[in-house]
Amino acid sequence: MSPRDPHTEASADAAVSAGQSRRIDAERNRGRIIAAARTVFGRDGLNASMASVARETGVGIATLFRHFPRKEDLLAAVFADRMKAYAQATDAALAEPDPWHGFTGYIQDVCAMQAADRGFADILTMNFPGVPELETYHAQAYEGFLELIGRAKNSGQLREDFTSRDLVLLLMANAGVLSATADAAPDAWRRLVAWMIQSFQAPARGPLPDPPEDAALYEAMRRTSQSATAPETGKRR
Amino acid sequence: MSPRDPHTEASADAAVSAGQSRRIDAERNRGRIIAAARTVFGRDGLNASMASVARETGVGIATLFRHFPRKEDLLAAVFADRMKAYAQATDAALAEPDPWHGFTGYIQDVCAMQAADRGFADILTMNFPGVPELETYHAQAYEGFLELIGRAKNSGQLREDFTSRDLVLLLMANAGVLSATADAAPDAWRRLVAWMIQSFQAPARGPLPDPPEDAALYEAMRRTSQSATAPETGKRR
DNA sequence: AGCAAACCGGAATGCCTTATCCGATTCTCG
DNA sequence: CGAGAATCGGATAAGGCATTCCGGTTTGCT
Repeated sequence: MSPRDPHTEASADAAVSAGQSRRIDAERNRGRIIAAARTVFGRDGLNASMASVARETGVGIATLFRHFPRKEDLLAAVFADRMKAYAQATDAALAEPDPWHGFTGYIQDVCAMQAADRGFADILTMNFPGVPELETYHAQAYEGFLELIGRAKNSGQLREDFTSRDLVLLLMANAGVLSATADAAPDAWRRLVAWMIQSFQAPARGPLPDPPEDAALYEAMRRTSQSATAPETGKRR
Repeated sequence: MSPRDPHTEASADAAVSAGQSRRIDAERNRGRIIAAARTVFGRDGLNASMASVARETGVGIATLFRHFPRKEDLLAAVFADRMKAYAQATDAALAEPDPWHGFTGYIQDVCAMQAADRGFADILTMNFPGVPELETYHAQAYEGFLELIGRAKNSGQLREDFTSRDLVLLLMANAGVLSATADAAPDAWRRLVAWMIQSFQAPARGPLPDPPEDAALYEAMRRTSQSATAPETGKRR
């Protein structure tokens, strides 16, 4: 089949998925694109245009779209390692001897990740049903966070009525503050997070409205991801 | 000058600014446009297109732009009365005998206004240097809120380190939650607000990072309003 | 009733977006 | 070192946006 690979088609495909059988210039460009996209999305958020990524990279539009046929694919490639770090942050938090310290440190770390990367701030409040890499890390982080919650509650320092959905709520709230303040007030988010963490601390100061259902939050995050890839289409009806 | 107004040019201008000397069909259309725009912006947020407002109203695009030359003008007309209600909410809160009740009730009311109108949620975290109506109400609400804060602190129920900038922070955070959850989890915002209010309550549970400077927050709100009227232009550099 | 000004709606402009096409270039292997 | 395939990049398509233009219609004064 292939002129320079006499093996089977399957082996060639395997090599491609491992990222090795491309021409070396193409491989180099792929890396440059991802690096540039990291810069652009981190600076301008998820709405940065594919054209601006191509310009930052120094390649043509077509090159960009050959490597990543849909914008979603580029996002997956760019944020896969950040999602990995996000998922692994629970491990570090679980290694912390004091459960409360682990819990609050984790929340601050995750929110700091949002602040450091405006694109990632949005990614965290979305689900990408078509992109297994991101989905997997999401699920992994969720598992770890559940354990963090359990330990912090058992130690008596976390309110009993705290749920994992409250983290999602905080991530959405933090994304709102970050996108509004941007670099005009780059540390404003720290104060929001501090207010929230102090409120999470036991004992409870009063009752709370019920948190949203898991299914409702998932639906909300799924919908959000729709409008992020397409320009502004859809609105409603 | 004018064929049907033999008076001076000045008197004609005064009549126009009072909204009376237009042709009656034009005046009727103006009212219908504002009503339709209220519906559309409330449902779809500030990014709803002028075309969708015209469609909802049942008039042509040109009619819409003759009445409101820039989108900003339509926004001012639509949200002027909501901003007025926002400014007057402090009066009701100050009438409350218990300072803490007045303070928390005000915060809940304002956040409920955001939840009831997705467009208004965004408006509250913006400044419109070119639109005096909105600016005025903003300033008025600010004055009233300062008094609410003072009373609540004097009663010993509000933390001493709470500042007016914390309300802005909460409004930004709430806007983030509302825009992410939308109608998939329409009550999620209530839980966020409850967490925050419980944290505002004295005594303080710990120190907080400094709030952002007033000037920085104003700059952030000013920048936000830029990108809201124009479609998506600008990004950066 | 007549008539001019004011008003109307749709088509058109210009800029943005994501995504594709195709002719020119560059790499790799024999 | 030469041929062919993979890759490149600018032009282009298709569609959304705010805003403008222009020919036809309505209104209200005389």
